Amino acid sequence: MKLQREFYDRNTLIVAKDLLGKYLVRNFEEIRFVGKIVEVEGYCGPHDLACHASRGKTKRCEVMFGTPGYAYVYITYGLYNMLNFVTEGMGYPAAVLIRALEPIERLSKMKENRRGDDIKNLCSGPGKLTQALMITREHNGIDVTKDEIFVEDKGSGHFEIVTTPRIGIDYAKEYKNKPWRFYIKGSEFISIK
DNA sequence: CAAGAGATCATCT
DNA sequence: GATGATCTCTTGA
Repeated sequence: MKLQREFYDRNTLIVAKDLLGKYLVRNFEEIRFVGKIVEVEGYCGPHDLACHASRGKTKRCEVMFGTPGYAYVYITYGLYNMLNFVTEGMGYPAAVLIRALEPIERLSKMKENRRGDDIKNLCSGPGKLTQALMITREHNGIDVTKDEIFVEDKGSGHFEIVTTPRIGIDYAKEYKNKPWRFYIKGSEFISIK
């Protein structure tokens, strides 16, 4: 069952936790990639100094200000694509960063896209999973309730959630310690423990 | 295995 | 002109 707009149109941290255990589907021509979401982070509105929108509405981050259920994809460090899903109401800039996936379908093609073929290293980081699934900033602003990229609820099994501060945002002052990163306890496929 | 540095450029000041 | 919501490779033990 594909997640609909209402799923994303809620508090960012709730959406973030709810995305754990769901299945990210990426269709590219005749290829269908599937990965289980095992790690996410929430970026929560204009006051969150780690959120791009905290510096106002710019061309890069304007998608975050729009309708929930759209993809916000941008490039960091000049070379890595980062995949986010826009959350909360129209006009409120917030999103969930997808940080890691457990590869489920089309591992062969993911390995071609990445270097090395250790399955634990295919999608275990935000820059890695976009490379494996061929997601680029061309996808910025696409509707993730459509067919190219979407999330499916296959009835996730039971798991525990681990909560930690977010990664790589030392500049965010008092926001750098907010416990807004979530991952599935015991997963072998997360970026760091 | 851990730590450190380099890659590399769009975006914002 | 500076700075990253990162990754990979190299080094050294």
